[in-house]
Amino acid sequence: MDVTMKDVAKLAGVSLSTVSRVLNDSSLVREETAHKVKKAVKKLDYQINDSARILRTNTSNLIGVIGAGMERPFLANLLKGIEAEAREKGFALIYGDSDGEFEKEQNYLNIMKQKKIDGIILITTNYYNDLLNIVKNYQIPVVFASGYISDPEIPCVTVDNVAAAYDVVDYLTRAGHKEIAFIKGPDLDLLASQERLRGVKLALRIAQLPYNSGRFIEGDFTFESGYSAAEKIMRKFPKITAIFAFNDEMAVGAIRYLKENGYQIPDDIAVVGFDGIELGKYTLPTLTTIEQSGYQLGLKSIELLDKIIAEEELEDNKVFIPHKLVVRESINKLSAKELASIKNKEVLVTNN
Amino acid sequence: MDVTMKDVAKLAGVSLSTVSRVLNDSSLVREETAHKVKKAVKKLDYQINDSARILRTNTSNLIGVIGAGMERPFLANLLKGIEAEAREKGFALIYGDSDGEFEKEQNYLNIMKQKKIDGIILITTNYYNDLLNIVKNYQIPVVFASGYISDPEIPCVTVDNVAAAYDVVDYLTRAGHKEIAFIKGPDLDLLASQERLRGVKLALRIAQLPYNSGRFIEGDFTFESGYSAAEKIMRKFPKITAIFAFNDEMAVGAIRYLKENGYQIPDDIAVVGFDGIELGKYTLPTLTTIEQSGYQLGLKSIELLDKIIAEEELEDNKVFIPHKLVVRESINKLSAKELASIKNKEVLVTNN
DNA sequence: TTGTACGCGTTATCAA
DNA sequence: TTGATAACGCGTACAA
Repeated sequence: MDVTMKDVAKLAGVSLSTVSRVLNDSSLVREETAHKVKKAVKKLDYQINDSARILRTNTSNLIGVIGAGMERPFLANLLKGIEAEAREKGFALIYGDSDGEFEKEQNYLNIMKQKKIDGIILITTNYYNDLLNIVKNYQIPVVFASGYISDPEIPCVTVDNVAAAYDVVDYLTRAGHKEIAFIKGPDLDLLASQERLRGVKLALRIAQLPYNSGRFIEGDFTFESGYSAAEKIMRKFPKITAIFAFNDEMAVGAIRYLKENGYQIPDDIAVVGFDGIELGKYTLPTLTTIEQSGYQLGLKSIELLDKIIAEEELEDNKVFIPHKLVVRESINKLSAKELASIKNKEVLVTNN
Repeated sequence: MDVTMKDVAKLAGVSLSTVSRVLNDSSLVREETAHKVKKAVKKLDYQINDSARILRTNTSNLIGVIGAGMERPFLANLLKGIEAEAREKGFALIYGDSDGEFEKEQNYLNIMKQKKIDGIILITTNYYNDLLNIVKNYQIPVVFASGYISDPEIPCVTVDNVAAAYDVVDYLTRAGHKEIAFIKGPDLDLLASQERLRGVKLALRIAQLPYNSGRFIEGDFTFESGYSAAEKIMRKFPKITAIFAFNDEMAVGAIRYLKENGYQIPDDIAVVGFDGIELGKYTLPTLTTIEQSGYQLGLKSIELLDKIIAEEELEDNKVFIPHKLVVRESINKLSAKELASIKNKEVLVTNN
């Protein structure tokens, strides 16, 4: 059996309660006594039994994370940010992948509830409405970290997908592109994808370009799907001059297809991605994209969740992380003059 | 307060122990009684209190994972494999990132011990010797999943890095490359990197080529480090005809540098990576690499750990996952004849 | 086949 | 400033 507080108490010659007080930094204990106890703790290499403490206090310092497709670079960084900030705030992480299946999500939700998690971060989104009901019912503090949730009660952290997608199309149209095709996400999937779609539509309307649903090819955020989407696009719409993929991996897949088939990028076809993953700086051509930080997203999610757990007053339960359009080699730059007309929107232009 | 067994017992009109028996599928309970209890459980939406159960049974169905750099594609897939198989086997995951720092590793080890994890998977390796001592001392079942641990007591799952690296250099030398440079991992880092180094040395010796430590440039597994390593290499060793990077990201970074500076790949410089991440199929040229499955690695790790936890007899506590040399566009292929001479080593040659 | 009673290791309450 | 004792919710030996 492991060392318990009892052993520590005996060795230090004090009572259980005193040991407990020392361990919890209670002020009502004489320094001398505290010292004795600490010595005993060290000597026995005592480790607290978390289960007993949780049983008694009903708080676990555990945060649950349910995600899907977390192997994607952007989301892997999100997880990293979550982990780092959670550790910082004294939480441990219990992590489950739902594969985007509602049943698995429910399942993990149950497991996590049984473990008395203090809060939960949801990165999976397919069935977020159903999920929300369960979570609300469970009364566990929750933060969504993969899109804007309109329900005013639900806290979420996200990039402004609508604005970001708008920026992309705005830039492209100002650069003279009139025939643009899009590689979107699975219809059932990420909220983010739907929001990006909204941003695109908005920008098209403002540029007085027609909206043609046929030009939105569905991908699943993988390289492979970007590759085959590009193939479909070029076959169906040979007059296309630009492709906007809703994430960087699909954009890279599309670039591979285009170059393989003799298209010059950006001169024949301009390509834009979304997310700003590291890879985009090392492709040839380098990738124009919307840069957002997954790490930041994770960090902010924990920050928000922590406040909710601590029942602090929130300024706002909808948090946006910054994004920038980073213009690299995969599209032609706007001239300084053209650029000036949108300068106010803080579009970053760089070769980096 | 949450629903407890007491509430269930009351509603079902039975005793606490009966409820417990039903929940644990004990056979000593009449079907009729069990049915009543199950109905009550469902009606109250009863969830077991895990802390209480762990406190009582001292087993948590929790597996700890301590890793570093898990945002890298290969390791992200490893984590995915771990998660999937752990769920399959009824374990939940508690995950911590050590950033490769010993202090954080210790810290997580303590936290996990307090949570009474049933076993632990270590993917971080810098200080594995020190870690091993702690883990041994803690008496927690452990599996290493990032390299071969020579200590016969320590179970590990890994690709055969020595053989894989050997295969790469063997192929290159047979293809006529005599001037090869290498981008290795940080000296302090991954065991895997050190093992790959051994494989390289072995192959050089057998090919009767000189070993020149200056030709091993240190990277840190990022695109960026591959890029700058390639720059150093071409500056210092202009006669180089091949570069072998110890992971795919560095290889892609190197390719970017080379193409940016007018080198033809593979004709001027051949490039080989390691890991077989998805991206390698979509670069231009596509990347020759050692393909190993991070997902498999994770899966096998949990499989092994599960057996250890269940105290099953092990066939072997050192498990190797398969690897293949996948020859793509970034190097020139061997002729059929040349190939035949190494056919016995099951080198896969493909364009895929 | 079911119920009673105790203990797991901690924290909280109360009294000293 | 400290100690005794009762809970927290569950599993299990034992009795019925």
